[in-house]
Amino acid sequence: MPDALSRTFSALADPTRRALLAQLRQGESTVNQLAEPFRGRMTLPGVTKHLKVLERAGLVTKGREAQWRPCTLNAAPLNDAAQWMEEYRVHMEASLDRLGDYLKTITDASTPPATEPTDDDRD
Amino acid sequence: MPDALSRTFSALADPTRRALLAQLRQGESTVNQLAEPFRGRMTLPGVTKHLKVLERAGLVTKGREAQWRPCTLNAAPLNDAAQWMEEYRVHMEASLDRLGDYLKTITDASTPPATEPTDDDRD
DNA sequence: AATGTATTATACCAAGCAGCTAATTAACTG
DNA sequence: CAGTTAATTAGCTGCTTGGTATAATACATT
Repeated sequence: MPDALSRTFSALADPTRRALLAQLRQGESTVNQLAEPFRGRMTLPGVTKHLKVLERAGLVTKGREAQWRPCTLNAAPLNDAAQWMEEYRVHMEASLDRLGDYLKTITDASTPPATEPTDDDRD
Repeated sequence: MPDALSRTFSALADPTRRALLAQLRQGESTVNQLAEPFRGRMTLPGVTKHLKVLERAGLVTKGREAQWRPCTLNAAPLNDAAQWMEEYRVHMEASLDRLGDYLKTITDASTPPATEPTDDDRD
């Protein structure tokens, strides 16, 4: 996985990692603090691994204070991801419109979900 | 990978798949048409597999017209992803600000970025 | 029905990842 | 120096994924 964008998306493709990021939104945390909510479900080394993935993606920066490694959120890579998505904004809206059209046709109940609604059954 | 958001991000975490989506922004395409730009670098089954990942994430819908499977872009899942990112918008801006601050400190050259400044070493 | 074309499925391999336990490093504390 | 806490590394297992090649399926045309 050579490129940064892929690393970013890949890092986000895991609920545990997203939960870690969510925790870090509250502020700096040590690894143990981050692992605490997962007690029972996951061991500490597991969390460390996930953190490493986030670190490699540049989403988390690990400091070094005595024996603690305070982790901080770095949302900058998300910016690139958001920018990539921006290109698809118009398509997202179109998709939602299509959904809206579909819902309209089934509430109208006059035109069973046709693949191509004609102009003259608007309104 | 149980949850939709993970599937979406995971699907986006590959340059080939992002390229496929970009192609689909231009409109419907058959698998062969989609595979064409990758000739030499990737085989057709490879592209099919990638498409299946996109399909599983709900980003692509494969129709069925004779022996062709016209693929269409469905950006709706991107909306969920974008919404998730929205929560981090303020952090993105903060990250950029931090970068700005950092640039300022290195030109100021007076206040090195401390991890946790105690009250008594202010000023 | 036979052939050619478009597409998918199957089988197999290598690589990577997620999770665990156990052992190790690093830093502080008595 | 010995002990404790924090975090990582190492070694293992099982699962998933990406890639290829090859076989199978589905349709259109003749």
